[in-house]
Amino acid sequence: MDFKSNVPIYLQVIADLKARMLKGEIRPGDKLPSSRELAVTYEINPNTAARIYTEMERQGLSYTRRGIGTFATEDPSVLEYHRNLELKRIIGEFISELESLGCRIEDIPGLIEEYK
Amino acid sequence: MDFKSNVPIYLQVIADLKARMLKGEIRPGDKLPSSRELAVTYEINPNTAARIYTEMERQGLSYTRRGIGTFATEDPSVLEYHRNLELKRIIGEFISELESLGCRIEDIPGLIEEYK
Amino acid sequence: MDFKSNVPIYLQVIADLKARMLKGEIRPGDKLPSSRELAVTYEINPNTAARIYTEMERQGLSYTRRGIGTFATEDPSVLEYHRNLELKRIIGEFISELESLGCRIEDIPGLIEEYK
Amino acid sequence: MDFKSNVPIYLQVIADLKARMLKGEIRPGDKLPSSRELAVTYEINPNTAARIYTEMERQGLSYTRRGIGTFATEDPSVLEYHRNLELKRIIGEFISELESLGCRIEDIPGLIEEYK
DNA sequence: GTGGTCTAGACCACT
DNA sequence: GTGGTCTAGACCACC
Repeated sequence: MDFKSNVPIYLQVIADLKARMLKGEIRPGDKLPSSRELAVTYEINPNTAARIYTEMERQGLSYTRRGIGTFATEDPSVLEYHRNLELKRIIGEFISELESLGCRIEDIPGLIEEYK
Repeated sequence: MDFKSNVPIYLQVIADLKARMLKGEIRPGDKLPSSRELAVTYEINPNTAARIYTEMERQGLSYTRRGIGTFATEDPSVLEYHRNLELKRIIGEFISELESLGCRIEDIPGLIEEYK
Repeated sequence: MDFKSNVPIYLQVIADLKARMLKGEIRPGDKLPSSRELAVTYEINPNTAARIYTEMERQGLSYTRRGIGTFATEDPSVLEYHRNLELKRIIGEFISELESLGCRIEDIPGLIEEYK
Repeated sequence: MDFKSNVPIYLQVIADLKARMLKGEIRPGDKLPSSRELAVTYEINPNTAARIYTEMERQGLSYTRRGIGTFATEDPSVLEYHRNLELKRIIGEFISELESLGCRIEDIPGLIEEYK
């Protein structure tokens, strides 16, 4: 995690967990670390750790069983849904940012080759 | 301008002015609107307008003559420099975000076609 | 702080903090007072206090962790760099001002002795 | 003149005229250019040119004969007085700025040798 | 008229 | 509680 970044830490951690779920490193239904463990491993404030699961749950990425723990969603389509949503957002922002610099969609492959 | 966006207004306006400079709509050395005019046309507070020119000057995009006004930089290379820097940043972020979703560089053209 | 000076207050405070960092009174990584504390101790507006940290961060003298606070830079070389830059500026201006009064570099020690 | 500098233009011009008086390029009692000429040669606003002589007169560096023009002061001691005043100011500021960077008066000769 | 600075007070997201 | 942003309105020096 980059503590100096302007991206909120809780979003950085969620992105990390989400990426691991997409990679299959975390599988549907797997138990996620407790928020206290999260706080320790990511070296973040317990409040922040708690917020992470609140937010993930809100997004349907995880669910909680009281007294037992938090688990990765068992519904793979939720993941797929999020993935598509993000793709759309990322690509949309990418294109509009490029256009504001005067680039055209056709130029993209060349630009990526040049600037990657 | 999107006043509800998470992107600060002053950055939105700067991006707008920068884009117009890249397009050649604003030319090197051109007088920019006074901060008070800026406040009126963009419907923002004079204070925020002032901040815009402070920040643009810091980035070398404009310079100020006291009591006269603010002018677009006369050095086109500054613009080019900013353009390249931004391109690199945008493309870099784009690729790393895609990779965190499990996409590969080779997939990009297809993805853009699909999600644009 | 001299509120009547032509030097803006926020620059005076920055100079003060910078000097304390150079003296070692504030050490690399130390937490700096919150902008609200700064406002109280220097008897300035919270807004002005915020500006101080914005500017210091821009100069690489401090960094910010959202929701936590502002910290003195952990990289002592930044400080050294600023010190050298300032020294060069101060001495350069000093010499050119003296020369415009018809003094020579050789005269400086005598002048300082005489006018200090 | 440096139009981008933060130093007011009228002060830059005054400094220039003063320096030429100290060098003897302009002699006591010499006619100074009319404010219109000043405006043309220095490429400044007529208002600014007028202000220059107002200010110089206030400082005793010049005097005006209505309908004839503005002249350099005939009293060399005024110049000497200004020179000493400036020297004191310059050296005072120099020393206090150096001290705020943790330098001592004894270090000055070495510093000048190093950074000039 | 122009930009530069400051006060005053508010709202927001993040920790 | 912390910084980041914004509005509102004021004063100043400069051109």
